[in-house]
Amino acid sequence: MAQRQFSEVDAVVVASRALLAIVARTIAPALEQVSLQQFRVLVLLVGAGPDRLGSLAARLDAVPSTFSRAIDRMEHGGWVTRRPSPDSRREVIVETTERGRALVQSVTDARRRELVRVLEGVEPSRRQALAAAFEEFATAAGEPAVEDLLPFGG
Amino acid sequence: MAQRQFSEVDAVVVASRALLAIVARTIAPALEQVSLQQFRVLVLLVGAGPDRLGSLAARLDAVPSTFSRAIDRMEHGGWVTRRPSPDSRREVIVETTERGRALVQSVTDARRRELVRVLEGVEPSRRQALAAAFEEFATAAGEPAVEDLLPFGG
DNA sequence: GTCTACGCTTGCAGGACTGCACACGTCAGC
DNA sequence: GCTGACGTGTGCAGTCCTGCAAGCGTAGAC
Repeated sequence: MAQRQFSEVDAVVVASRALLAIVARTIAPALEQVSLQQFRVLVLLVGAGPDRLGSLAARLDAVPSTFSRAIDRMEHGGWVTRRPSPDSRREVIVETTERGRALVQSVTDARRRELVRVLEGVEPSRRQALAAAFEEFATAAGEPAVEDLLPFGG
Repeated sequence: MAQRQFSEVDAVVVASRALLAIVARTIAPALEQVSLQQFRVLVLLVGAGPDRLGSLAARLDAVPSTFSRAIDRMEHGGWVTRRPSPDSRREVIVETTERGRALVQSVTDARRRELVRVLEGVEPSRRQALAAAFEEFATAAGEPAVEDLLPFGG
């Protein structure tokens, strides 16, 4: 069977579980402040900069009317702001506040700290080989679309 | 800085993004049938077998009253069933239906297929080394608690 | 046998998200 | 300038989730 040729997949599955746990643990504190959907919006905005409301909605696979109200809530919470577009008076640009940026950054930082902690548990002489292997894997997997990462908030 | 000692962490960060994308893509179809919270329940039940309603609620960090109604919805959807406990007549055991099990399995299978596909893109002579590196990482990260994996449905 | 604690369910209340239909102002083609 | 399409916001309706309070039957201690 094809499966038999790739017994290596087991190791990847186990490692992916470990990584997923780290991702989950590090995002948990942020989810006490915003919902997962709201965090997704922040990830998108921090990663790609301000964007039109409708365009954001499309990238998040949401209906504009739904999304407009989601932005209402986020604006009210101080995570994002609306401002008129310089291009067209009917467009609205959404951008993160400093607070929103800080929240995403805190998750990124925590994730990085956790990974450093794990690498500290790896024999120093092996770290280089380990990094090389992860790089190869990432290359083979290809660059993930930002949208692919969104369900879980990147 | 401590960061400097672990430039290897960058490779892991990139790889973790790739893995996260795979996890997200493969869970997406299931989320068209059940909510993320409901999927979490199924993951727990499939992974650890039937359990008391209150015990499940505690593991999912939910209030029993809330959870009882969540089970109502899942039972109505045919994903789980309730049955009386043999130990105590006031306890209720929740277990997955075949349908629930199949849903979780379909996600697991899809994830595995995706990983196989990625490994096919890795040079065959390097697969062994890659698996070894992933194993070392997983060992250093430690066995994740099932609960850690739940936010994203394991 | 009584009395308390436990396990689950239901009533109540509210927030977040979903989509559909519709209204309003704006832009662009004619 | 008129007209139709576009971008956004609002009304309405519904699901899922949240917690707190109260009720009911059961189990276990006394």
